[in-house]
Amino acid sequence: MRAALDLAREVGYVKLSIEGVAVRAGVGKHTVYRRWDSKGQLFLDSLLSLNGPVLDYRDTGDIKADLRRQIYAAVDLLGTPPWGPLYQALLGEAQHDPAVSVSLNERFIRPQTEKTVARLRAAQEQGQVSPDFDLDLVMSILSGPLYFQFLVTREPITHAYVDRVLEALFTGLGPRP
Amino acid sequence: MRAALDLAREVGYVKLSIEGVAVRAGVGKHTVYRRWDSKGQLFLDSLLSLNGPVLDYRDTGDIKADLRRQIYAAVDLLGTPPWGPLYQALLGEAQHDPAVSVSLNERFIRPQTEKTVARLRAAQEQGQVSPDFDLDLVMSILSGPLYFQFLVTREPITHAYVDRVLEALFTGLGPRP
DNA sequence: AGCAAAACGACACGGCCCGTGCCGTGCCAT
DNA sequence: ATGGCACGGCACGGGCCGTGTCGTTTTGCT
Repeated sequence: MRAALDLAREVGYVKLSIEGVAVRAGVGKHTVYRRWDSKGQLFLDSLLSLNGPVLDYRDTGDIKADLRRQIYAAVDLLGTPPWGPLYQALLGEAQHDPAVSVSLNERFIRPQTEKTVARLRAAQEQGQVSPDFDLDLVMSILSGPLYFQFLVTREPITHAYVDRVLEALFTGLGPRP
Repeated sequence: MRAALDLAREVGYVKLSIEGVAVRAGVGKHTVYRRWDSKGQLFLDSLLSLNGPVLDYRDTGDIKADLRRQIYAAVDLLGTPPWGPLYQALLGEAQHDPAVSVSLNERFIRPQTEKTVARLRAAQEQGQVSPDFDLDLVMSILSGPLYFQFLVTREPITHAYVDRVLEALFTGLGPRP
């Protein structure tokens, strides 16, 4: 996995090959194939083996501040080479390989979502969030624009952008009374 | 391009090869390489050559209804085989090939965004949308959750989901007064 | 301590596709 | 009539895939 990450950083995910990983690791190809059945799975495991411990949400009592803090951390991580491009490549691979997509969801996306929803639920119970909102939906509206910018438009994600998403979500779009 | 689309539907984008396209089209490989420098570019042109005419927004005076109508159409198109998987493959390729990403943005994403923003601007001038909102941001908050669901969680996108996103966006998350 | 099974590194193989040469042909504009 | 040019066809070296076969090392069990 270390060889895979090193090579991915050096030549990019596209040119990453299982053969290359085996050579770099000083290992037979069989040994790689015995554990992973595709380059995508190998890369997924390699990436998730780092930054693995999902950051816990603080609960300072201010849901907006806590969300902002957490999203800042994620955005900063993606802005720190080489994590942005590597995570992007992983999501790209997930579009082609359903097995990678499923694993990524189960092992990373879903746990992250659940942590966020848990924090939101606490806020909801404190009255900071309207009780009739589906918190999974709120999660999507938070993550969605960031992923959209990250994967589709590819503009850099700034703290200011995060602030504006949060602001819009908590304010609503309709005309101010 | 027709050969590329046919093959993509038959064997999937991953197994699509320029060589295969050339054979299917009854054409020399050079003839393909003369026009496209990568499988991704070829596929992009092939896909965009269909469904090309961007649907125009209606302006019935009700911004929420118009948005809903438009998003329904897009979601329904993605739900009609084989467009969903093909568009997904294109977005996956865009994660690996910057040239594809740039072309996709310039030729599809940006025009779509501009149409939506134009419609939103009209609504803003009519007082249906708060004047201090950045309309590009609104666009992101609309598209983001849908793309997130489409690319990341891969759950089917229902009309009900669209409604909930719209509702949340226009209502705001905070406690009801 | 001893032994069998499993995993290992190394090497070789056929197969697919890449991207690029090099033919000879037919069409077109000069 | 002639030159240029895009074409279809074919062949090539090269990279990587996934698998098979060696002989060796490590592991787990008794």
